[in-house]
Amino acid sequence: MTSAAEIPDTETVPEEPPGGGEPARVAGGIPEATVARLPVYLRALYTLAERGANTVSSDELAVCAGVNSAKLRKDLSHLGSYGIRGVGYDVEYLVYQVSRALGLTQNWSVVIVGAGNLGRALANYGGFLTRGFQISAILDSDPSLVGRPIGPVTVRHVTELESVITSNSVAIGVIATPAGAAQVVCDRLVAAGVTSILNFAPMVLSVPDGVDVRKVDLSIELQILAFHAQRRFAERFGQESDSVAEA
Amino acid sequence: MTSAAEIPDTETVPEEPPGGGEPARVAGGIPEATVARLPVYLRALYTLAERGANTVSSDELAVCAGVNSAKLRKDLSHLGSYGIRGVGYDVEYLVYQVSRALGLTQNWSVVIVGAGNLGRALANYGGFLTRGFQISAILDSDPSLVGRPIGPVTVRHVTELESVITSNSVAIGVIATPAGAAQVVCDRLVAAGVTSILNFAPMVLSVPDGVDVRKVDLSIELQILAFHAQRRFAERFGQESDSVAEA
DNA sequence: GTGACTTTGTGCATTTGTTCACAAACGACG
DNA sequence: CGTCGTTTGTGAACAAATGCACAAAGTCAC
Ligand SMILES: NC(=O)c1ccc[n+]([C@@H]2O[C@H](COP(=O)([O-])OP(=O)(O)OC[C@H]3O[C@@H](n4cnc5c(N)ncnc54)[C@H](O)[C@@H]3O)[C@@H](O)[C@H]2O)c1
Ligand SMILES: NC(=O)c1ccc[n+]([C@@H]2O[C@H](COP(=O)([O-])OP(=O)(O)OC[C@H]3O[C@@H](n4cnc5c(N)ncnc54)[C@H](O)[C@@H]3O)[C@@H](O)[C@H]2O)c1
Repeated sequence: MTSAAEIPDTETVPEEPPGGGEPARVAGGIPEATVARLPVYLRALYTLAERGANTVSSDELAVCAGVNSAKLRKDLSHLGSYGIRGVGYDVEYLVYQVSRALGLTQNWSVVIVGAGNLGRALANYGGFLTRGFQISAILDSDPSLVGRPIGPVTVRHVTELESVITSNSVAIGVIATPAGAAQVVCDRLVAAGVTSILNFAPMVLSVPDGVDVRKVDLSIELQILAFHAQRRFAERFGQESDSVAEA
Repeated sequence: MTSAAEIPDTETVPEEPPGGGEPARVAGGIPEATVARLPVYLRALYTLAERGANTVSSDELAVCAGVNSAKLRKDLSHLGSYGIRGVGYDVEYLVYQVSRALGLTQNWSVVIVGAGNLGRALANYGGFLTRGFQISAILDSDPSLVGRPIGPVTVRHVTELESVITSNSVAIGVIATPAGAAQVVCDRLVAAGVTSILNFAPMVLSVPDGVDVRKVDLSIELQILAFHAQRRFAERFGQESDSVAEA
């Protein structure tokens, strides 16, 4: 879920000549909802590839990814026409195409700010380094943490933020500081040229146009679960939601 | 383009009596998209309350929450009519109403399975205990971790899963094991009666109807950021999407 | 009490996303 | 080469979410 800006962002949204009655085409050509699912497909494809599959039908892949197969086909159709009718998709080729669409054919450099419990867990985590992402630094303001090795890097002091970013052409900043420090850190990241930020601090960051913020918020997830759990619970006790409450 | 995808990860199928013409009404009476934002409003309200605000207008609150004010009003209108025209909303009262809608007036018991880097960070994290959620146990299969104190609890062996759940009437299970173990753990949670699961393992869990799974997936977030970053990058270099988009 | 001003709540048009269902495209096979 | 079964890609219907714009409902000053 993302908080920041759902601002249509008028920068260079070229007036596509009405290429048809297409409803969902966004500037980049791929609807947001589709973009959010591509990584899931990609993971499913890797799993299938490891299992030795050469081709896969939309039905199979849909099951692996946990979605409707029509949705899957429509999603993939936004990347191009890479399937073979009567056969399915070539797994390896589709991996390549999805990766390319997501921008994973290049390597992305990631800097983590905040080497607390969470920041350390992230830096230790090998799982997302595997493809396309590389942790180039982890920073903290606590001098006692500086120099400590974590995963592939060593903690550096947060004063080095700007130099770390420019010298590594960091593309993605991860904020794992307490909420109180998050906006300041964010501002510094942006000032240093970072335009993609993943925020773990439980607060709404404000950023200028052109900067992309996504957030991961544990509390929110739990609260959403609680809502549904409560609803199931109430239903079970005959708390019939009588009419469709028209208020 | 700043993007914001609010991806409903829910896998439950809300049973609805063929309600009728209303567009967005879901069974509980509150649209999914609204439910996902209520926690954000709630946090903003707490911040305002701490700051001493007695009332707040939809415009102010919208700014704090990072959303459009019309959206905010429509969201809140699903809970009831709790504003005062010409004045705004009473902060304290709205906190109560939102909390109640989310099911936070009762306490939820949480069990974490997997006491690795992530599980430990979660258990140490005080932030989401504050309101409504309480960690009742953390479990692991590694005997060398058993007995180790983490945050408010002590690691217990995963064989105790069923007893921990029933004796604490655990409502929410958090999976922080490697992907390979996630489905097995999930099945055991479900068998023990858990119907709300938060999954950190990078894989699609399959669960029976009536069980609600949400996932938190770092890789996916990074990949979505990469997509947008790539697009911004390509735009800046006049890489006209023409050839890419059609084809 | 009256009028000016503020802010909510919502009808409605628009946009975005999902699902169905089927023609067209393809391989296989005789 | 033609026929058959399979699977894609997509038009079209449907559903959900968004954002505008404004009437209704309130406060406040006097
Ligand atoms: N741990 C979790 O499971 C969890 C879950 C959800 C959200 N979060 C959020 O993630 C963030 C980090 O959580 P945590 O558990 O790692 O906290 P933590 O207190 O363990 O770590 C925070 C770290 O940030 C450093 N820091 C503080 N100010 C800084 C600054 N200006 N620049 C650089 N570093 C700075 C601190 O020195 C500390 O090492 C918090 O905002 C928390 O609310 C954590
Ligand atoms: N650490 C991160 O930043 C991060 C980020 C994204 C996703 N994840 C995912 O979260 C999960 C946990 O990550 P981690 O870094 O804590 O891994 P980890 O290896 O540090 O910890 C995993 C723990 O699970 C335990 N475990 C294994 N099988 C078990 C079972 N059947 N029952 C109970 N416990 C079992 C292991 O003993 C270990 O302690 C992984 O799936 C990982 O992919 C982690």
